[in-house]
Amino acid sequence: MPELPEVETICRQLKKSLINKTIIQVDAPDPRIIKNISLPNLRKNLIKTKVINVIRRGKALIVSLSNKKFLILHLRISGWLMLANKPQEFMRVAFVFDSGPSLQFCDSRVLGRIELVDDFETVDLIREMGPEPLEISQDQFIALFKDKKTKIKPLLMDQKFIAGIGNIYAQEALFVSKIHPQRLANTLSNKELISLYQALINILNKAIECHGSSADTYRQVSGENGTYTKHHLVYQKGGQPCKICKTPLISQEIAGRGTCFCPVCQK
DNA sequence: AATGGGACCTGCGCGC
DNA sequence: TGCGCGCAGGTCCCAT
Repeated sequence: MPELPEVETICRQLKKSLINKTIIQVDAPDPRIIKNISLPNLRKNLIKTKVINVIRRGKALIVSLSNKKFLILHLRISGWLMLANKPQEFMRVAFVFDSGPSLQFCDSRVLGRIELVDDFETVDLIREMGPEPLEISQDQFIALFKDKKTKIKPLLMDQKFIAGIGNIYAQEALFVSKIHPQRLANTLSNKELISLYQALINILNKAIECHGSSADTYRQVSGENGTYTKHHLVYQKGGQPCKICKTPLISQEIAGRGTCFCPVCQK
């Protein structure tokens, strides 16, 4: 799934390629992912505008444009972005520039979304987002958990609590910090929270270095896979032996999401 | 405040 | 070989 490291990878690659390019055409063989605006209106707004910058907030990409508007791209579950000349499989919408390859929004399940907004900071998705895990201190991280009585795993995946963490990195971080995914957040000791913070930071940074995890449809804008997948310790490994104690990992649904963990190491 | 369920979607793997 | 079924999950929305 495209989570913080995957979206960060895409963001860095788009920054390198798209800044100062002018959009000259918008193709939309499947415009269902365009959400708050009609296709003709989107075209009218985008054509002849220049890309000023590309930033990431949580799992969202924000493209700022010379007409003072912002394109918000969200890949959800099955979306990916490609820079290519020829239309790729599952291409839904493509932005064509005055030079270089097109930016193609591909999405097998059509759950991703494209929006055009005047001010990205007022969009609910962005405005309600919790802090960036790589931008807060250990103390700030610990303070977030005060009075939180919910299960730790869905809490980590709650974008309003902390931004950018999804099903892969929540499971990986809980394994590394030896915390059972069903633990209630307010029962975690300071020591455990420190361990969780360190695990998250290390895992997210390492995953960014690896250009993300290509567990499902995600790939880099070049089409290459992210290689963090081979560092996964628990994600989608139910039944396989724990890397630490060899006990078979448990696969269990928690808050409606598949979750793998070690019943011995994670307390 | 927290939890649960359904909807959105479709490719894919499975069992028969 | 072919078909039908159910799973995968990020976000949103509604109900309890």
